[in-house]
Amino acid sequence: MSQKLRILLVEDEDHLLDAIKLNLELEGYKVHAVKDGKTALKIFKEERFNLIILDVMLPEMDGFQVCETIRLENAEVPIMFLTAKNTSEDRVLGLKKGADDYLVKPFNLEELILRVGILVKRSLKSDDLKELNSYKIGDKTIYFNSFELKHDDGTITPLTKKETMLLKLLIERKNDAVSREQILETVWNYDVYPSTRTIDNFILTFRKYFEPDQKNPVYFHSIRGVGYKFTDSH
Amino acid sequence: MSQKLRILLVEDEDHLLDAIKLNLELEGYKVHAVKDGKTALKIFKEERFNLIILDVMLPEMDGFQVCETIRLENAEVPIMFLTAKNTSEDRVLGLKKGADDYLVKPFNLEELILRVGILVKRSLKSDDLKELNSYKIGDKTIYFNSFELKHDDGTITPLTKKETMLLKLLIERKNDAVSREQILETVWNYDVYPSTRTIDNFILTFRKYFEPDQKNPVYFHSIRGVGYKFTDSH
DNA sequence: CTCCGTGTGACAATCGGTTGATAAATAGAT
DNA sequence: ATCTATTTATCAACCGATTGTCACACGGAG
Repeated sequence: MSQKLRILLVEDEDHLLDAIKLNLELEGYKVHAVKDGKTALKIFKEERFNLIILDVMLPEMDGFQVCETIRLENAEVPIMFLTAKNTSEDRVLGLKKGADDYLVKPFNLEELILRVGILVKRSLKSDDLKELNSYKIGDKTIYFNSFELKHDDGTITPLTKKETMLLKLLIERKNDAVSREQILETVWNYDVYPSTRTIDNFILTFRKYFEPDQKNPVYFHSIRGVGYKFTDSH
Repeated sequence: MSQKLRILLVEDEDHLLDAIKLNLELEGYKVHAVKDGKTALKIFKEERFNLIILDVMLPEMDGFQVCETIRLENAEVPIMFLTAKNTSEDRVLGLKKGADDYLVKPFNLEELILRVGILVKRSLKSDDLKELNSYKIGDKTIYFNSFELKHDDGTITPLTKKETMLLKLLIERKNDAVSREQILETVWNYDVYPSTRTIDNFILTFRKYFEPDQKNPVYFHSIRGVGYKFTDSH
């Protein structure tokens, strides 16, 4: 992996936090550890993670609330709960709130690591871009492998690398809103975060390519405060 | 859902097998139940499943072996173990063999159902996921991922980010009153607190969207002094 | 150096969300 | 029942952040 996988760890007991953090770091993860729910949400809004580990018992705002709030914005990121209570009602509640896994304290660190591995792997798989060679929008066809756009009259426009990647992302997530963060993450790869105006520019180009009426887009919709959505019936 | 989700259940205790099968079927899954590992592998080769549930203790060939064999040819399908032993070494072993989850007997059936739901979701295609991330109110359907509302005649209204979030929250807490404070905390994320009139406005638009008679709401009830409640039978 | 692909900054346009005023409804007090 | 206080319903107008658009700056590859 070219890039370290990122984990947000929320746990208020110092020694447990340290132990988990250390072990995950030894496994090669980049761990951002915080001690309460509000801070967790703040960090979550600013950065992206491959996994979130939440203690249920937290000062002020408990793990369930944090989970619920995160799920309102982001359905994707895997969430794992840690808790001392081993009642099944408690576990069920956690799972209902949108958790993907649940670990009861005291737990075996090796088990934690393994479960973390499973969850993270999952999020990677779905992030990967699938095999997709061409896609037809209106009377134009995109060829992802050769980076070009064929018009109905047979003429061909070359596409740049970033254009192609972004097109692929949006088309793969057809009919789903793709957030600006997801776009940056996928196309710009975590490290370089260009200004958000850059994305607009690409959308602008796409609209010029594909939209019959640029002012009333049919394919490339912007969703305020979220990102963009590509829509197509077929 | 376009197609029933398929589960392969391998369990040798009759009454447990029946109980699990029944409960999963009630949830709408198509369950293929077998009682030993060899049969399981045979069926697995012939058909495709969205999830495999394996008891560890099986006659002849144990669950670990079955899992290992399956993983040799198919890394994708989610596998869940059931076992009586609750030693962490045992759990770790299961996870190492390629399981995605692990449930210790005796377990709560609701927890099983929930975990099954989580695992199965992963094996789904985007079209089915779209169905999962939707909610039907009357003859209209909300799609949370695409931020849109589909009417019975097929026309589509776009939803804004906040509209979608608030709908999600109220629907999640279906039949429960959600206080204005909770709404503000969750949807407006602690930082900015607009006047409570803002919430009314959203409810107003929801009523316009969904209520046949706006003056006598069936779905979006206001609870004086508290907040709002979304009611729906299904 | 010169391209071409990208990123930036400025400005305009727009949309969503917020507010405040007013009407209507509700609950409690008399 | 009537009156009063408080909360909610409704609406139009406003404001500000986000997005659209474009011209230009930058910088690596050739």
